[in-house]
Amino acid sequence: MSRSRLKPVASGASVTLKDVASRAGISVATVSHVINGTRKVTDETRACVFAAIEELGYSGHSIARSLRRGRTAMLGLVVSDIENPFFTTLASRVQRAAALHGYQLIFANSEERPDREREIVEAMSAQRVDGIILAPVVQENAELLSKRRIPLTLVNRRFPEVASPYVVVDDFAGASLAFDHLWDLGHRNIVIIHGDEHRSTTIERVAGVRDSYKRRGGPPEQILSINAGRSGDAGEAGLVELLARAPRPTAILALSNWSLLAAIRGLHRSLLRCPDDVSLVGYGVTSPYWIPASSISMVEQPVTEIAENAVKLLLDQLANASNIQPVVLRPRLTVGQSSGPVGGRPRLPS
Amino acid sequence: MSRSRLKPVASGASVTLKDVASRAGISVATVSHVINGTRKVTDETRACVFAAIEELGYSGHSIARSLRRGRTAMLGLVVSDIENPFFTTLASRVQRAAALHGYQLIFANSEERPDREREIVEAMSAQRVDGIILAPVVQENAELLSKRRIPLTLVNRRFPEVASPYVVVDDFAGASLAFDHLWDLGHRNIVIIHGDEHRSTTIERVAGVRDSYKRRGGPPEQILSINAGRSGDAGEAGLVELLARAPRPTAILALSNWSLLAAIRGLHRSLLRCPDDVSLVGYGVTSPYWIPASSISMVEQPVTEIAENAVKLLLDQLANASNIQPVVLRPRLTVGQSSGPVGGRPRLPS
DNA sequence: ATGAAAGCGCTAACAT
DNA sequence: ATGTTAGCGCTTTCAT
Repeated sequence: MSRSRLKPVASGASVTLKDVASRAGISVATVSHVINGTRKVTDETRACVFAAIEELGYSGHSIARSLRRGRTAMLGLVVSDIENPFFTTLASRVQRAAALHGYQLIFANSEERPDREREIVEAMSAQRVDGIILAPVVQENAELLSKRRIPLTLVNRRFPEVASPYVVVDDFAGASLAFDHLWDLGHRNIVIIHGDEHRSTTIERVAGVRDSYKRRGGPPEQILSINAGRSGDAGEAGLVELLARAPRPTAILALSNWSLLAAIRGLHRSLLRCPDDVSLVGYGVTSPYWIPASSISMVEQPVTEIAENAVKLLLDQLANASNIQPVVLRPRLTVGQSSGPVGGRPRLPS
Repeated sequence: MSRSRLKPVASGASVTLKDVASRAGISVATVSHVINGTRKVTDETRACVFAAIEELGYSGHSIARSLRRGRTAMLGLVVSDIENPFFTTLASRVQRAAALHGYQLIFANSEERPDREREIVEAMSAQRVDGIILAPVVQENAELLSKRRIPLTLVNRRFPEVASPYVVVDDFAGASLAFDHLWDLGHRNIVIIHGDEHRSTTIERVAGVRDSYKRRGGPPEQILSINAGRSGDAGEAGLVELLARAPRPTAILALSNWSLLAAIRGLHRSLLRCPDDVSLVGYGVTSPYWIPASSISMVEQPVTEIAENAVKLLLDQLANASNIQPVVLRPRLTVGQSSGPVGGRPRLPS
């Protein structure tokens, strides 16, 4: 009957429930119930317990609790590029929403790499997070989670073959919105700058523009478009070149955060200002550190709504709710100071 | 001798080590050793184990492992404002450094709020992360961790009373560097824009500028300085006003990310360009989504170095290394295209 | 109103 | 080279 044969690690001076119990002179069961408020106890006992907790500096052990309860109260968030302000803001909002429901957030950055995403997904799965919000890079990792029955919500991108609920933005509609705004201001010679042509978001947005153009009676093949390129430099250079042509385009539609940055740089290099010389409309997210709200006309991705819906869809799965529907959000156009009527007021001399 | 009396939760179809063992027809011990590579086993057994793992879709259970091993292989990172590009980049780099050493990262945003920071610190402590990297808001939470003997590294800010190692940047030296650069280009009428005057970083940076100015023989009280304000609007407006004065300042030194944004907006509104009309030097961090490297002359905070050093200091503590020294990094000045000699080439007509 | 004790899934000491 | 089993700290059933 050998006791204490093992001692896995030097457990430091870690204070356990048992310590608290013996200090308070009662059983661990009661202490546990006091902490969780899961049973009626006399005020005296409760006071005793709290005193002991205070005295010993007890701080709980959620690992042990998780093992016993079979749930960790942790959610995972996987983004594909944390330096992109869209995902930065998303991370911030998801964390807030999760905390509101008593969940901790584990967060990881796949850096757009399928192998990295695979590792992350495996790690979170082993970590037994209660659910995962994934901005997916490739389909197979989403499928893996889906197959393992781990509650999953996809954001930003989705796969028809994966049955998990998703939260996406109607990029087609958003881009149309932006284009219509410029068209209504009288612009007919519009340049669009967009990101990677293989991304579904880019494809949707460009399609939205084309559709809008066609509805307005313009021949879509006339649309001038530039790929911002991996570094954005291609977009900047291309724009400078296009803006030097006659007739000069009267408006620019930048279809992603990155494209918008390239556009701003290109305009600056071309010594042109908005909206006096050229109108500019962006697509993406505003942030105090990035594009302050309303300084630029933007189709804004409703990040907070995305975050809240994603968390909600996850919690619904955890609650075994039936009839869980994906969410398609409509972006809003916020008219700022960068767009105006074609041939607006002439540039003032400095 | 009642077996299986309890069944805490519907454990789903969760596959355990035991399942793998019985499927492979061997003991759990061997399976565990195969997975961890902690014991010699025959190739045949190993193959058997992997086959069973594959077949059942076993994915480990790091909660159970953590409980047993007494370590979680998780590090915590607490930043004070995730939307600030400095912290965004830091988070990204810390995660990369942690992953390199086999650690997962839990991340949280204190939003500059002491109460939020307290909650986070408590949660991470209960979560039994192996160590915490903290960009602190208030001293007491750092002290709490320190008292609980949880390995801790402070970044960005430090407290003389807290003994934990820290990684900071020499802001005094960095600001001097920036000022000297402008002075050497011939600028004598320099405006500085800075952030919250209560922050130690702001205080250090402003002091660095003053010191540099004094060494060069200028009377420090002559320095024009503007507080960018909570929203940055104050900085923008103040700058526009100052730039309208005669003689016009020939250079702007923006001492924080936020100030730099205000400066760029103010310059744009004043129809002035860099470096033709005014030279501009920033202080902070570059990012593809924010300020592309070398487009603006910047004193760059060495974020990657901060991240790597912070992780290293944490791992040193975990390894019970002796003689752990805090790290003070020196920022670098990267001369970009926004600063030039005073009275540089005149503005080209557009 | 309180306690005793099983056992969550794993690792590792102690067997063989 | 492989197996048996205690026990990590907690929750919760069952008993008092």
